Amino acid sequence: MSAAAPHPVERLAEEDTLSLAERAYRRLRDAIVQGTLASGSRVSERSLAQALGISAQPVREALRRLEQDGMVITLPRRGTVVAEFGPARQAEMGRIRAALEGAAAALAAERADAAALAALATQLAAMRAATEAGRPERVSEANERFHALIHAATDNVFLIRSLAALRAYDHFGRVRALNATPEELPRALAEHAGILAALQARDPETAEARMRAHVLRSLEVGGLLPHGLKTQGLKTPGPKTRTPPV
Amino acid sequence: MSAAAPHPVERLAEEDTLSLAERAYRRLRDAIVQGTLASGSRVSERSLAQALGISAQPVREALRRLEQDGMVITLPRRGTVVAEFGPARQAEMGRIRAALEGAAAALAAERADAAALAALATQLAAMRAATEAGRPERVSEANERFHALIHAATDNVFLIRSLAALRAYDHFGRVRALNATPEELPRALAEHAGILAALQARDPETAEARMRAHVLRSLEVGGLLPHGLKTQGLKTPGPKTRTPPV
DNA sequence: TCCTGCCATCTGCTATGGCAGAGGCCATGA
DNA sequence: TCATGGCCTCTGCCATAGCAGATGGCAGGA
Repeated sequence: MSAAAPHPVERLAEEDTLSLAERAYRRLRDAIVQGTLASGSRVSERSLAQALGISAQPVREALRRLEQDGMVITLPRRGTVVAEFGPARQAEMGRIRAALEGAAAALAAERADAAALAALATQLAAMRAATEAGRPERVSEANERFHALIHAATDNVFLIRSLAALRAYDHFGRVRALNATPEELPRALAEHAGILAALQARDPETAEARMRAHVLRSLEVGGLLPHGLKTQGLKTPGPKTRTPPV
Repeated sequence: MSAAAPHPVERLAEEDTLSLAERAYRRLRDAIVQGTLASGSRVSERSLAQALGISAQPVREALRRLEQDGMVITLPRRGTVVAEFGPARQAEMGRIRAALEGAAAALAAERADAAALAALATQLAAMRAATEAGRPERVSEANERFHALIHAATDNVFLIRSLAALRAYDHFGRVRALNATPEELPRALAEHAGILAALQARDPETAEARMRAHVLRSLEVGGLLPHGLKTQGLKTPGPKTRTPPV
């Protein structure tokens, strides 16, 4: 169970100051999304506690959070098992994430302050540089940070926590999507630019529509959604609302 | 702290079989939304445990869930405080809920089976009967059940749990909205009928759009959103009123 | 008066132990 | 052979106790 933490943004917080429960949560979550803990595996508080070298109490707390995330299912007095984790599940979590990311973008468009917008611009520049340099892994990092900054700009704990959990689901799917085709990197970059422009323009509707379309399209590229699915439920950026360069 | 449970659907599960942590969670949540536990109140595991007559462990578990819901804020080793809970917060939670309810409706349109659709039709009939009889409280109950059935039809634990938490936020706001004007009851009924029709037609897009509009409009009636079109015309309350807790 | 360092006390956090429900196993009996 | 009931072990759940970080008050010294 030596799962390499796949979340660069969370790595910023030094491991030592985190509670045992938080560390157990991340390790278990990463193990699940990586497949180290296969679907259907029975996990008990005591066995995990022994494996992790800690007490059963923080393990229990971690399992409760994972249950809220839908990653494990626990039947009272009977046991806890890892939930099924196929592509279908990931696809549906991705669609939920698209809805929530859209809501986050709308809120961010209303209340992001100058500092937040500046930080977003910084990450966008980093993403552009990494794209031109042909460094997908750096693009991925900047991508995660860009979205995390938008979440933080909403100043809404529920959104931040929910989206963190949802993004954990297909983190590797996004990495795979960015490496799918050569034109994927510049396209993702352009979409980010369009989103930031909507945020700067204080346009919640456009920000939400663009963010939602961006997430859904990246899901398609990652192979989690059939191509050409309905993104037209929302108004997609038409020729009029074309994303201006930068 | 004798908070009357405002959630009729959750009342169905008998109190005795529930875990102490679950009961503590519901009691605290209801106390917060009712205002019995005012925003800014300091709540500690030990004091709440003594007040509830149980150990500190289940209380801690309840507080962790409330923290995920954004209802309390806990600073490590320092304390736990009830989060601010003004109309602005409720409005933003309502908008998030609109997005998630829309996603739930879309999923339900794809995978609701005949039994689920029949149950929805039953609740719709009950809502119609209660509307014609002029019984707002019964309309409210049928309303909650209708939405809960859609959530259940998604078969997605994350959605079900998240929406349960979000709906707790403005439960009383919805009750107030239903009693706002005489024409509100039949309008909500008509909207529900339209949503069910979209579900029966297996039309995710329409279901999502109608559900989203339905939630947003009910928020407006409840006074949580300014009247107007959708998310349009939202007055930005200024950049990020960050209030450092305590 | 102001600063400084100690200490009592609060908090969340973790470890440990035990309780009760839920199956599984196996001897017993028909 | 098959049903049955007692036991045994597993599980999640809860209570208790103690630890460590954070805070505030207060005495003592400049």
